[in-house]
Parts: sequence; C-alpha cells; structure tokens
Amino acid sequence: MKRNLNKFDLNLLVAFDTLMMERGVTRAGRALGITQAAMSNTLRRLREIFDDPLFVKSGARMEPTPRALELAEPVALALQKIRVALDQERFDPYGSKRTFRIGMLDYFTAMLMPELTQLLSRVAPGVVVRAVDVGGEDEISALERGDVDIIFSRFQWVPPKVTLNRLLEMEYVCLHRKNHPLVGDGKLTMEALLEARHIQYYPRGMDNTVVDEALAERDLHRQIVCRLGSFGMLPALVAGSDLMTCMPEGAARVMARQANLQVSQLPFPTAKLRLAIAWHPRTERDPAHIWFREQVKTTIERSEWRRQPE
DNA sequence: ATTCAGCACGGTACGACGTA
DNA sequence: TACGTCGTACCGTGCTGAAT
Repeated sequence: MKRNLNKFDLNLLVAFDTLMMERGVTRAGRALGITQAAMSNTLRRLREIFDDPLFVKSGARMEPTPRALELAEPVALALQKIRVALDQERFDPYGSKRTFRIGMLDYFTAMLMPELTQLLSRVAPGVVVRAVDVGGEDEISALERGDVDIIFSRFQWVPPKVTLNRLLEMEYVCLHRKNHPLVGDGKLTMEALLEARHIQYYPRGMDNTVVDEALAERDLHRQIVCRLGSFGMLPALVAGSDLMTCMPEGAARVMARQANLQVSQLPFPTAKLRLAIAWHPRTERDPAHIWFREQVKTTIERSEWRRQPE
C-alpha cells in the first residue's frame, strides 16, 4: 500500500515508537508530554491509518500486534536516522577541512573510496579521507589507540567497548579474464575451478581464505601458484594470464569493471563475508564522527557493487 | 483506555490592493 | 494585465478536561 507522505503526519511515527517502548497509552503520553486522552486519540489515528489495532490490552500493558512488531524496526531505524541528521547541525561539513581516517584492507579501499570521495566532493569538498591499511587484531587496537576514526571490515569478534554496525553480507566469487579457456558459456564448473591455477589473496590477519576452507571441507584443494598480501597487482595478473582468484563479490565487481575481467559464481556454497563498520564509544556522540559514519553508511548502501549486474 | 464537547491553532481559499 | 502580498473567513486537526 502506497502512502502520500504529504498527507501522513510523521509525528505519528514518534508516537508509535514511544508506544512500542512504553507499552501503555498513559506512559507513552507522559513520555511525549501530552495527556493520556491525546495519546489515546493518536493511537486511534494510527489504528485507522494502518487498519490494525496495533496495540491490544493484555493485563496492565498494551501489547503490540504482529503488524506493530513488523513496523517497529523500520520505524525505529528511520527515527534514529532523523535524530542523527538533526544532531549534525553543529558540524559544518561544507566548510570543514577535517581529515577522517578509515581503517580497512586495500580491497575494501577499492570498493569504498571511489564512491565515498565522489559523495564528499559534493557535500564536503574540504574533507580528506585517509585509508589506513590495518588487518586482523590490529584493527581494534588501532581504533582504541585513536589511529583511525572507524574501521570498515569483517569482524569475528569485537570487545564490548567497541560499537559495531553490521551493514551487509557478501558472497565469494571467482574472478578471471574474459574468454577464459576453462569457463565455457559463462558458467564455472567445479572441475574447471580445480583444474585452473589460482592466485590466493591473503590480507594481513586472514591466514586462510573462506573459499579454501569450504573446499577443504570437501577434501578438495585448488592449485595455488601465487600468494599476494596486497591487492594492487591482482587485476593486472588476472587480466594478463589464465590465473583465477577468489574474493568477495563487491571487490570482484569493482576489479572486473576496472580491468575488464569476468566474475563467475562459485560452483559450491561458502560462508558469506559479513561486513560492518566499528567505532570507539568516545566518538559515539561527536557530531563530526556521526556525520562521517552516515556518509560511509550511505555510500555502502547506495554503492554500485551492491547492485546486481544487468 | 475510550469517548465526547469545547477550544486553539494552522492551513487553505478568496478577495482587495499595490507594483512592474 | 499579471503577479505578489496581505487580511479575513472557514475548516480540519489535535489538544484538554470530564464522563464513562
């Protein structure tokens, strides 16, 4: 059902969110600084709009209906974004000359930086972003030392004092040159994958790749003839040979576009790469940091490499 | 918690007026 | 004549207090 936002009173979402938290009309009204009667009327309007009771009496409390539970998270997230946006008025991005440091592996840099810098050139032309290559356990200590402002990475574990915001999951894929002799009609078979010679990319802090772990579970191994600790030479090596490499889909799409390569789905399932950003609580309420985290999140949410290829 | 009556406030429509 | 601004009347919305 489509709603016209012009006709929708967005204050109702604040009331809904408060009802979810307080589980009572009187308590929610008190929290919002209105009388219980006004709150009851607000609930009536919410019920009309969503065509659902939303909250039903259960003992002394008003419990949410399934429809209310369905709405709760998206409404809370939207309100959180608005609150963050309103907090930003104390930081002037357009006039700022600040440098923000992101700790991330080099292939995340390739994924994030083109679109992030493009976004910043419009909204904060004086802001500088510095990519700091950190890996594995170093990531958290770099954050704690204040060497970086945020980390964009996969995290197996973070200490409780670090705030983590999971953003996306990504499949692993295989990257190779176009018209590769082992890849017929654009589909990569297990036989071809095992017959091919591979470059293994192993950034700092990642001893074994997810793909090799998934193969090992099947008692299989790919032929690794070259191991690289950095991302820089990968596109040229893959483009100029019959070597294949496996990596997260987002990075593979960026590389494929840059070096005119081909991305193929793996012929077996692997664990997904779970990407998140993390920051230290001391920067939690800092308007400049809040603003910068939003820019990073927005870039990731809108990024080209998250969209399905045509 | 719900409903109702009364009240305040803001938005909209419309006419009068001034200006280019 | 067209356009913008201002004042006024009307209406819808949301509030409070009281009754249920």
